[in-house]
Amino acid sequence: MQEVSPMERIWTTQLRAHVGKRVRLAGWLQRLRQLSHVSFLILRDGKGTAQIVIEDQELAEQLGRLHAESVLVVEGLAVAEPQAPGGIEVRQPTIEVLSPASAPPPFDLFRPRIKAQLPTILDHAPLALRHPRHRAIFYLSAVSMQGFRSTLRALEFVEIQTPKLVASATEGGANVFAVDYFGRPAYLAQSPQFYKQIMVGVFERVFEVGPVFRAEPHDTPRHLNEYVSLDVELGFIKDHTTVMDVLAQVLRGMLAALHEDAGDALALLGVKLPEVPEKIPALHFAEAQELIFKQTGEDARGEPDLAPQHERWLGEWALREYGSEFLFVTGYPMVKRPFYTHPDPERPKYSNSFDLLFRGLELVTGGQRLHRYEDYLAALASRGLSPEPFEGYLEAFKYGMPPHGGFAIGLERWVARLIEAPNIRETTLFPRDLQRLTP
RNA sequence: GGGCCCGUGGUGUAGCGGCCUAACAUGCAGCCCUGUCAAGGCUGAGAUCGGGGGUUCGAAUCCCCUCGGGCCCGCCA
Repeated sequence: MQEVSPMERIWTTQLRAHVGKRVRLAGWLQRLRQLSHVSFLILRDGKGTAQIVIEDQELAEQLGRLHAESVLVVEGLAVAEPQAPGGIEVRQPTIEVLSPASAPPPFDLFRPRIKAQLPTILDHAPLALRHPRHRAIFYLSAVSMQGFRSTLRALEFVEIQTPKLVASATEGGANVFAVDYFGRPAYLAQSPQFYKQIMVGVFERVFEVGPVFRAEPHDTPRHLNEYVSLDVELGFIKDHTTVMDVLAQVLRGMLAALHEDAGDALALLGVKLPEVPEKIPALHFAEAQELIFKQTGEDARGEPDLAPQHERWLGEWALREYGSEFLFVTGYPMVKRPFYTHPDPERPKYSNSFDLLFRGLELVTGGQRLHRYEDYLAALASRGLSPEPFEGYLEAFKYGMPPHGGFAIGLERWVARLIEAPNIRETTLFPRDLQRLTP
């Protein structure tokens, strides 16, 4: 092991373009397979892996003393070799140890899957995330966000960032994290809802990618206390159906980005992407309840919301009837929706809102909002809420707001349903839940 | 918040009253093997069975408490 000369470092994924040349790679010692006269070192960098052939006995012994995950710089000759994984390997290497690992990893990163239970994996997230499979999951998140942004930019939406420290609990009060703000009470924002609506008065079309915080003590495989919300809000809409059309376009854009930029990650995870149909099937809430009653005999009519098993059933139904993995449920009862929700002018007990079910799970909530100042005052009053804490928000409506609406996609849920992960924590880098605040 | 279940070497599991001075796989250490690719072979170290109390001649195995974790439901993205 010696100093290697300065030379531009390439990614392992670029090896093919350098066959016949000397190259410089850098990364982590994923695995060393020692045979009697030759050893194979699998080097992993931020994108892929490369096989390094060690024929120097002394070098092999030195490498053998390193723990897995030690950081190396390798310089050697890129050679096309049919026997090598991927058809290319690096020979005659000189190797510099940039940073030796100080202990063996608690689980094997060189296997196709980490063989440990989810809590163990989460406890060791800084290490587990290095595994190519786990890394691929978060690459899907990254490309999904990129597709979200590029689609909306193309539709002339403007990206905003709104405060996460807020003075009042946004959606009615319950389940927010309280923090001490210079001796005054403040809260972690449970949604950018108010600010994105306000910003419709500025840009007409806005979106935000950011964290939201929910202090709900739920303990399920599909809930987190902090998650990433992909928020959209737009003005001059006809009603919630305009918003649904934008959502369908956004989903198509996200999927297109995944097709285009995440092929390797999708292949590694064995994911088959869904298709957004020309027209996503839509069912009114009341019709959905009738359908469930008629076909399953379970009578949930009169319930203000759908139970998870009914959402799953509706998901299967949409796949059967329409070949669609997406299903809109529209017109949720006003009683279940926040005060800013716009009622259905024809049936005021129901709202101009929707949920989008993806593979049987609620992925998106959205709808039309109230836009007249007087309607807000009345909505707050009818719920026994005082307008004072909402003053800044209400100012937007006092000075004229167009009919508008929007939606929010849960990023971790989106990826979880894409890869069909049984637990949302698998698609969250460092999950925050009832028990988990570290790492 | 309600219900159900689990806690055994680093990791994943088996054992569920005496044959357990705890087994298997993998990792780890050492030796061997000219091409591996979840490499292979041999040898070895490593857990007093989450913690505490109890029942019993005898407990990883049964009971109680406690701590930690999982699933379902509620609620939501």
